[in-house]
Amino acid sequence: MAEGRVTVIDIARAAGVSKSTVSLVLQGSSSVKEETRNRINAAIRDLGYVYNRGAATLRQTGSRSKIIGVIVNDLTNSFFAELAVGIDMVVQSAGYVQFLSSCAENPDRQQELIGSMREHGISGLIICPARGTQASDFKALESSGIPVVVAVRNLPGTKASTLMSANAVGTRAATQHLLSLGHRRIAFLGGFSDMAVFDERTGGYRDALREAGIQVDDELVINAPSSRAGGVEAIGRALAVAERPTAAVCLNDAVAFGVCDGLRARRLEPGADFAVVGFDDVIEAKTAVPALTTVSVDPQGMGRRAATLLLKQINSNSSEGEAVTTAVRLVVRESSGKAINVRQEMA
Amino acid sequence: MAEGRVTVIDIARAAGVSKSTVSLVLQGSSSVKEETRNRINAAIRDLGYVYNRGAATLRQTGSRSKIIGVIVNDLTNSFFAELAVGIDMVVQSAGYVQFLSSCAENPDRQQELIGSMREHGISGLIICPARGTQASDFKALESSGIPVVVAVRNLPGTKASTLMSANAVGTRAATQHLLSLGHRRIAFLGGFSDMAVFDERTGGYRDALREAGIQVDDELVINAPSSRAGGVEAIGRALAVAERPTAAVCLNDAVAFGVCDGLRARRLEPGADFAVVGFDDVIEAKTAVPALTTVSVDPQGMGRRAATLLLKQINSNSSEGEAVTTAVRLVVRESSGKAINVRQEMA
DNA sequence: AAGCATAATTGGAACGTTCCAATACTGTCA
DNA sequence: TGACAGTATTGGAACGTTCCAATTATGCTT
Repeated sequence: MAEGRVTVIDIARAAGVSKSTVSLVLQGSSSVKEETRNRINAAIRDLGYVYNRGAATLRQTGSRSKIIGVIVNDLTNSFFAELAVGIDMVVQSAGYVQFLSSCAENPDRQQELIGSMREHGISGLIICPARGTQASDFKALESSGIPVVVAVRNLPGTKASTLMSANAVGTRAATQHLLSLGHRRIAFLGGFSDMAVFDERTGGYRDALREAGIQVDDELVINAPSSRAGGVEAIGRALAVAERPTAAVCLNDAVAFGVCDGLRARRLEPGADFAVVGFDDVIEAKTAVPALTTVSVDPQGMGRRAATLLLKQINSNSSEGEAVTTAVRLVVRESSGKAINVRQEMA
Repeated sequence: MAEGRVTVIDIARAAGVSKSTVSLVLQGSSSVKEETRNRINAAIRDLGYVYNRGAATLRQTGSRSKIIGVIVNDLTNSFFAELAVGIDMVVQSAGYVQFLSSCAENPDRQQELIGSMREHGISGLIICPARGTQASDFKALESSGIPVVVAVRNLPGTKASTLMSANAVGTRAATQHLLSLGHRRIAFLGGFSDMAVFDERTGGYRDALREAGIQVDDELVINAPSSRAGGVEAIGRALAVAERPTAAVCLNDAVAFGVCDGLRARRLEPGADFAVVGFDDVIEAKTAVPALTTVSVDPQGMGRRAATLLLKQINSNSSEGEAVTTAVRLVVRESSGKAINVRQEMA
C-alpha cells in the first residue's frame, strides 16, 4: 500500500503502452485509438491512479494550475459568504478549485495570502481589497501576468479588472426614498474614507441631498467599522448629535442590522421611530424583523460574474483590464417605515 | 518581462553560488555561512523570485504540499462560515493555504471536490459530510494516507478522526429547559434521519422527555432541510398537528430562525406564543429579535480545534484516528420565553 | 507490390525544486 | 608540513508530468 504513488508509467506498463500515450488520453486527445484508450482507462481505474496536477503544471508552459485564489474581508459577513458561494459555483464547474481565505481587513495578512497563493501558482485572483490597500500592492502580481479581478471594493489606479456595484446610484436612490418619506435629517452611517466604496456611497447620498436643496451636515456622516458592531456604535453617536437625525442610510446591511440593534437598545423601534436603509440585500434582509429596506446587489450573482470575468481573462490571455458595473435596485421593505409627519406639515 | 519565470538557478547565478546552496537557504538550513545567505537573500529580493511550491512538492518525499482542503455544506449558513474562519486562522498561521468549497449537501459534488483536491495534492482534509455520505466514500483517501478530520457531522464507521459537539447532551439540556418552563408538547424540528447528527440530537430530546415521564410522540418529530427555509416548512407542519406543540427544539439555529419567521407569518410571536430553542449559537443568535435561546457550540473554536487536530495528524504521520467531543452549554435568551400557565396549573 | 499519406505511438528532454553523496574549503594540532 | 576534523558548498539524479520530433503502423491508390 505504501508502495509510492501510482504514476503514469505504472499504468503505461499495465496497459502495454508508452507513458506518452497515457498522457495523451489524460488530456483527452482524439488521436488515440478507441481500443487503446479503453485499455488505458481500465488500467487507470484498476490501479487507482490519481493525476498529479502539480507535476503537470510544472511542465506545462504558462502554468495553468487550475487553481484560483479568492480573498475576502470577512466570511462571517453573509455578503461575502454569498459572494464566495457565487464564485465557487462557476469556478467549480469550470474544473477549478479555489483557495478561499479572509484577510480580516488586514492589509499585511492580505499580502501574505497573496504571496502564499502565488507560490502555489494560482492562475487568477479575485479579491475584495482590505481597507488601506494601495493599487501598488498588486503590481508584482499583475506584472507576472496573473489576471486579477477586484470585486466589490474599488481600488483607484489599478490596472486589474474591476467589478463594482453602482454604489452612488444606490445610495442616491436610498436617500431619495427617505426624502420622499419626509425625512430631512438623514445620517450616513458606517465605513471609513480610506475605502473607495465609502466615497462612492457617500457621494450618492450627498448628491441626493444637494438635489433636494438640503445642506449636507458633516456631523451626520459617521465613520465606524463596516460590521454589525460598527452599526451599534454609529447609531449611538448619531443619536448624540444635537439636532438628531430621523433616518439613516447605512454603508451596508451588516451596519444596518447593528443600527437596528442599537435603536432597540434605546427603546426605539426601527421603521417606526427611526428609518433605516441598508446596502447589499443579504439573505436575511428579507426575513429579519423589521424586514430591511435596502439596495439590492445580488451578492451571489456578483460572485458568479466576477468568476466569469476572471475565467474569461485567464483563457484569453490578453489581460486587458475591464471595468464592469452591476446594476442595483432599491428594495423597500419595513425598516424605512412610512411617511413621517414632517412631510404632512410640508404638504 | 515575459522572460520565463525567475528560478533558483537565476538567483544562484546572480549570487555566484550553486542552486543547491540557494535551496538550502530557502529551507532555512543553518549550515550556510551568514555572508552567503545574505547575498542570496538580496538576489532573491532583487530579481523578484517567487518560490515554486509545486516543484518542491513534486520532488519532496511524502508530498507535503502545505495545502489543506475544507469541504462544508453551506457557506451561507453562518455556522459553517464561522467554522471555516476558525480553521482559516490556525491554518494560515501554520503557513498553509486552504481549498475551501461547499458541496451544497450534494454527495456527488462532494466526491468531485475530494477528487479534485486530491489531484492537487492536499496534505489533509477537513470535511462536514453531506447527507447520505458513506464511510466508504473516504476509503480511497484514507488508504492513500491523507489525514482526514470529520467535523460537526458524525460518520459512523469511519477510521478518520472525528470532532463532534456533545449533541445528545445539548438537546437534552434544551428539552429539559423547555420542560422546566412547563411545556409538555415539545416538537423536534428539522433534519433527516440519514444524517448522524439528527439521530444524536433527537436522541437527547427523546431521553429528556422519557426521563420526565412523557411519551415521545413521533408526529412531533418533523423532518425538513436544515436551513432557514426548512424551518419555515417544519413549523408549518408542526402547527397542523392535531394536538399542537407549544415549543420546539430545532436541529440548528438556521432552522430555528426559519421557525421564528414561520411563526410570525402566522401572527405568533416567538418567545411569547411559542417557545423555540436552537443549536449552534451562531453569531446573530445573540442580536436577533427575539434573542435565540440555543445550545452554544462555539463554531469558530470548533474550527480551530479541527484544524489543530488535522495539523497534528499531518505532522506526526501516525494517522491514528482520534475522536474528540467538544462540550456544549445551553444559553437561555428570549426565544424560549417565560414559564407558561400549563405549569401553574400543575403547581 | 511499391509508394505514399495519414493515423497512432513513442522515446527522450524539459519544467523547478530537493536530496544525496561527494568535494572544496577552513583552521588546528602534532 | 601533513593529516585531520569540521564546515560550506556543489553537481548530478530524481519527482511525475507534457511537449516535440521522430518513428512505426495502417490503409489507400496506382
